[in-house]
Amino acid sequence: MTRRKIQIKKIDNTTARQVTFSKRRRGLFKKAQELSTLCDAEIALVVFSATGKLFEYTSSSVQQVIERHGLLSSNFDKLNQPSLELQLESSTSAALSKEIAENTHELRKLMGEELQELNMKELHELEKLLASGLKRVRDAKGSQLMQENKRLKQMANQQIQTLELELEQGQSSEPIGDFIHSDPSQDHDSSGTSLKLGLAFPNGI
Amino acid sequence: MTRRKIQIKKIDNTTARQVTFSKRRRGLFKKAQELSTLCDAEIALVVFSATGKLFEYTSSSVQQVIERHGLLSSNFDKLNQPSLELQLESSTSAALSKEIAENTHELRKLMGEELQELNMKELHELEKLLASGLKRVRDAKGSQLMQENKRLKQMANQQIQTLELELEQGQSSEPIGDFIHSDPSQDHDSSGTSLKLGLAFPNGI
DNA sequence: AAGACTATCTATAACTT
DNA sequence: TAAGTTATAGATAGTCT
Repeated sequence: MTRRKIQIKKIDNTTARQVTFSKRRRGLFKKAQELSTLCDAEIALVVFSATGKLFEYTSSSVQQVIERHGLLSSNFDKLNQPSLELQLESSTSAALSKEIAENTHELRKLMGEELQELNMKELHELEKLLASGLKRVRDAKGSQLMQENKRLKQMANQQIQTLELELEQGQSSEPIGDFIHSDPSQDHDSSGTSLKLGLAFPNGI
Repeated sequence: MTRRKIQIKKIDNTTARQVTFSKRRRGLFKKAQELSTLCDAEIALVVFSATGKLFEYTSSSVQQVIERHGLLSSNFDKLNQPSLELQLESSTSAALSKEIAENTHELRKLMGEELQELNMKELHELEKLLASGLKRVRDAKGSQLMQENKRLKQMANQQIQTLELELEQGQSSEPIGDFIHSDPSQDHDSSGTSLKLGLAFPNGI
């Protein structure tokens, strides 16, 4: 790219490879953040060096979702309790909610205090499972659920309004903020969907 | 960047923004794959457009790990059965294996047949949980477990050799291939670790 | 070996069709 | 409106320190 054009193949010299890795990694992350800013895109970028070092970039809303997850766990638990009258209309959905609640509880426990005791094999398996699961969730979001998006958004909106009402009357400790910006002018969606990662539910609910 | 320098802030004009998104996204993905090739790095890149469209790039070995996960589930189950004599030496570790096996079974079931029935709220929560979990797993790998890496690799290597032996004598249906390339010349690790995503266990075990 | 330099290559904003 | 062109900004390989 500069003093001389190079072939895109693994750099043999270890030192040169590490130098190039640092330079290009910085460039890649900059490009990612520019794209995110310029085009309002959500971006997650994970880079493992050949030595196993981890570098991450995530656009702000994704970042916030991840960082705030701890804070939101309690709210999530509340959401899955029938006492808040937030069950979904279909009965199978309610059963699923329960199943997810139980499962996430187990998984959270597993990944908390006991994570330090996991050995390499187990960690590796868990990571693959999570990566695979995340992919499947995203694929499902992108394909099967697109058609249901609008209807579900409205449904969720109603649920949130109910929740907000209850929180105002009760144990509210975190500001709720805006929920969905349903400004029609924002909705120039040529692909037929308006699904957004980390934005459709800015409260993480 | 070209005919005129631009400010890095959201592009107002919708059409211009979409054009820029396409061009820069292509550029970003190209840079990612060049970095991966030149420096032997593992890269995962996920981009959501403002309209919710999903674009992904993952370097080959990460890709393979994800794609092959279905094939490997059965092997994973075997690995977690005491009958194969693959328990870890510490008893707490063995208990954890069991817990993980149970939990992953539930999670897999949950994400399988029933995924299509999840509504937006549930999908969203699941995605956040998985993203958060993946992050924590990776963080743990990068920090706490680095020191144990070499020892555990050797331990796992022994376990795999036992497994290979048993598979050869029994119900082997998938070729196993090489396990760990322990060629010392590959080990120029200046940061004190040789942890690799998707490469330490090329069979996905 | 970590940073600064700079000549050159690449990416791309604005233009054109 | 999408695809192609081009002039320029930005990234970076090799070099020097």
